[in-house]
Amino acid sequence: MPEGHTIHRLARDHGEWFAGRKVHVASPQGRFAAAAAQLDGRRLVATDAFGKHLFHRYDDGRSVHIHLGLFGKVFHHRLEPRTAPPPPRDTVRYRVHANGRDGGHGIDLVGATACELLDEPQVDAIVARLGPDPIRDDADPERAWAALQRRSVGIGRALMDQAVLAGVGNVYRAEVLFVHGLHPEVPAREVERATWDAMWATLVAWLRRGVKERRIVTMDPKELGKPRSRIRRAEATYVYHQAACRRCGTPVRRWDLAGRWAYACETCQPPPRGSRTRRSRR
DNA sequence: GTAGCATGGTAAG
DNA sequence: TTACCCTGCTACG
Repeated sequence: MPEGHTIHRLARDHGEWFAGRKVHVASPQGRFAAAAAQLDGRRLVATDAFGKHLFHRYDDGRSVHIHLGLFGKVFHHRLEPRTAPPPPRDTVRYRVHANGRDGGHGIDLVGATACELLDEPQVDAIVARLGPDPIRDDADPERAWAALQRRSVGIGRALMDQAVLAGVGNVYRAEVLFVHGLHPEVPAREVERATWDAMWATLVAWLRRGVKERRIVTMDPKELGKPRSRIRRAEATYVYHQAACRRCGTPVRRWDLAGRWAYACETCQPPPRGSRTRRSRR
């Protein structure tokens, strides 16, 4: 499930399995077949992630650009030494595998919004329109702050705007706003600098941990009274997908915010004066 | 078996 | 703001 942590995890895994190796590339589903034919047998040089965008860089200087969208998935299969990969399901748009004496790995990309072969300027253009990515060491939080000042929308929308910062999705948005006591409708420009700095720090910590743990856990284990490893998915968040605030018990309000569900505990996150939160449903 | 949902994003109006 | 793209999985009968 793709927020930034998922994509960085894929980049890391794929780098480990394929970087520096000649790979087999195919497109059983067909839509990426022409590109796959050009890449098959080439060396995959490196993998990289910016926000929710994943890149496989090949030795001809071009890159496969992948964006999972809402329901893209990457399946992984381990390969016994010198065996062929299993037959793919017919929806696999991009298959990569590499095998040898010591065995290997294969991946199947399915349902992605974007899977395209790009040259370097095209890759640069995509990266250039993204805000800083809290997972990356080279991220400049100052750029995110500056972008925030130029937004005339609520902080809830601004956080999902990948040009402000890259990698945050609906879960991290709901949760980081909760933890910092901010209602999604608070104007982005009215968020205090100190609050924003603290939010950035939270996101850096959460996203990086998400890469490691391969899942989103925003609930503090101490607050839950059990070790992090035993936290189940349903209890990993404070307000996201929750009926009631896991801190104070107030019913969680859920409403449509630009086509996505927003979640808030309006006790812990007081709505700004005059905000008109549409009535929550279900 | 199948409706409904999902952690996104873009282009058109 | 709306329409549309992409598919797997779960919760129900």
